[in-house]
Amino acid sequence: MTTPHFSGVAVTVDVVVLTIRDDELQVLLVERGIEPFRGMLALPGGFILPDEDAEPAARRELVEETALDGEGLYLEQLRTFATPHRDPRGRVITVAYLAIAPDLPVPAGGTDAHAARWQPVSSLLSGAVALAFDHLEIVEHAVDRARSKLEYTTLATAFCPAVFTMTELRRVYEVVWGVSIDARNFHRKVTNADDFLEPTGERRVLETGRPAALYRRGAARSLFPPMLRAAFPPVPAADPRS
Amino acid sequence: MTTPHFSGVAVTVDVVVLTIRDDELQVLLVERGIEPFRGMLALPGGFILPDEDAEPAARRELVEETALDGEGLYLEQLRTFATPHRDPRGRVITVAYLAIAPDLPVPAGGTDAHAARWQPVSSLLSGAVALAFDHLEIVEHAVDRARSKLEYTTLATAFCPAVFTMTELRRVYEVVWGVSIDARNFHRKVTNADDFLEPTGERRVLETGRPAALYRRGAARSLFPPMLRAAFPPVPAADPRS
DNA sequence: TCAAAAGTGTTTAACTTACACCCATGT
DNA sequence: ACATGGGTGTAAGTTAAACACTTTTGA
Repeated sequence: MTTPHFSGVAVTVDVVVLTIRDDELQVLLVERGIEPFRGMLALPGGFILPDEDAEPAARRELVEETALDGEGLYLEQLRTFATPHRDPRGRVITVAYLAIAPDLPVPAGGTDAHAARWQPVSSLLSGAVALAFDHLEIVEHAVDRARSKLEYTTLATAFCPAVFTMTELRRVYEVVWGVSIDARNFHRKVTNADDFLEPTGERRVLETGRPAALYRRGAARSLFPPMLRAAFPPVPAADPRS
Repeated sequence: MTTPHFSGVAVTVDVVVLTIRDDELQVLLVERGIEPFRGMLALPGGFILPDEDAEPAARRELVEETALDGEGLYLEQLRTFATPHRDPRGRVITVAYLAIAPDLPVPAGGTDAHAARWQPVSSLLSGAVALAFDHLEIVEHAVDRARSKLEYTTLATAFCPAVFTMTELRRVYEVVWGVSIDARNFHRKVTNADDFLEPTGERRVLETGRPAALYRRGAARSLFPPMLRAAFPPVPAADPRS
């Protein structure tokens, strides 16, 4: 008790990177090249270096394993998982991070990057795709956290590129929560919230329809009044016709 | 990269126990008996055992160091602090926990319990009382978390004993947020929220005034609609007269 | 009968919701 | 002209804030 127990414990970081692709919430995974769980999908992550803080370690592992740069990437600590036998190799404690990225095309192709790929979150929660270690539990925590923080913070903008339209922002809420939101009331609500959005003055011309105003993230980090999930109807099931 | 780095890192837990005493938010501290920071105040905590999960370790250290039993104690993981030189003895990473207790008289007297004592949070934030290691930063995070969670969860009941009055519950919000709340609207709001409170049917007779109805915690963990801090006026400065 | 604290009812203002309607562009 | 998506106005409904008032106790 008088001296630290430097007794056979290792500390890792694991990162849950969420994004929206193809109108779905997706998470960035890597294929494990070594035992244990060789060939299975896992969260990007690795050991903290002897003189490194946890957050820089998370950013470093992300670059090394997925070639996803921290450029404009939102990153926050999620929680630490320390269940005794969560890693068959021994006592390994992991500090999990939640990251949120705009829909950047990750070099999922032939580069190194341990075969990094985007995977729909729904395919993990349904059990259709299995994850190594306790990484499914970590993803569940990350998704819960993201869903909560959309309510009281301006986190939704982290899913958008530096400049985005009102509809892109609204789709973030709709996809992450699985709800449908009235575009007109949404517009009023977010433009009324102080410093949530900053108009660029520019407009984006789409294939069809009236050009949409473009916005940047504002300075606010908390959102008042909050956007409450419970106020929106769940999205209707996809129509099997057409 | 193929084998865990079991390289000289130690993992501890530290616990921020908050309570309300004398109409003030207070935190449970112990006096350090050994170097480093001998004689200074610190959070209760210690090393995780080789085959122990983090949360049981937090409960165990609390019992060992402060004789505060986990009986009815709310406990949740706060976050992990891994700044390289936060402990002068070497690489020590700590998993911090937030606990909330009703106003239990802790055996702060002659027992072992490393001279555990309650300390007003304000005396720490003002710098009047110093803490060992980075424990001030940990307390700040804990207080922020508690203040936030009062808004969207039923956490406030964790500050109250098993059976409590409406006024005791309201004082939790007022003290933790430093606001003043209309007793009548508060009453209506919390009794309307589903499963926040469960009436016992009993009443408590005070020294003066009409007896207050007694309540128990209900089953709900989230609070809807939320109780928003921003909606309440800050408490006026104490009146120097009288 | 008074003081003090608990609890109810009512008015008024603020906010949300739903939706009719208008705007700006490409084809 | 019309289809498509962007954006504004507004009326109805809902919620919350302020506070007068009643209830129940001890002194």
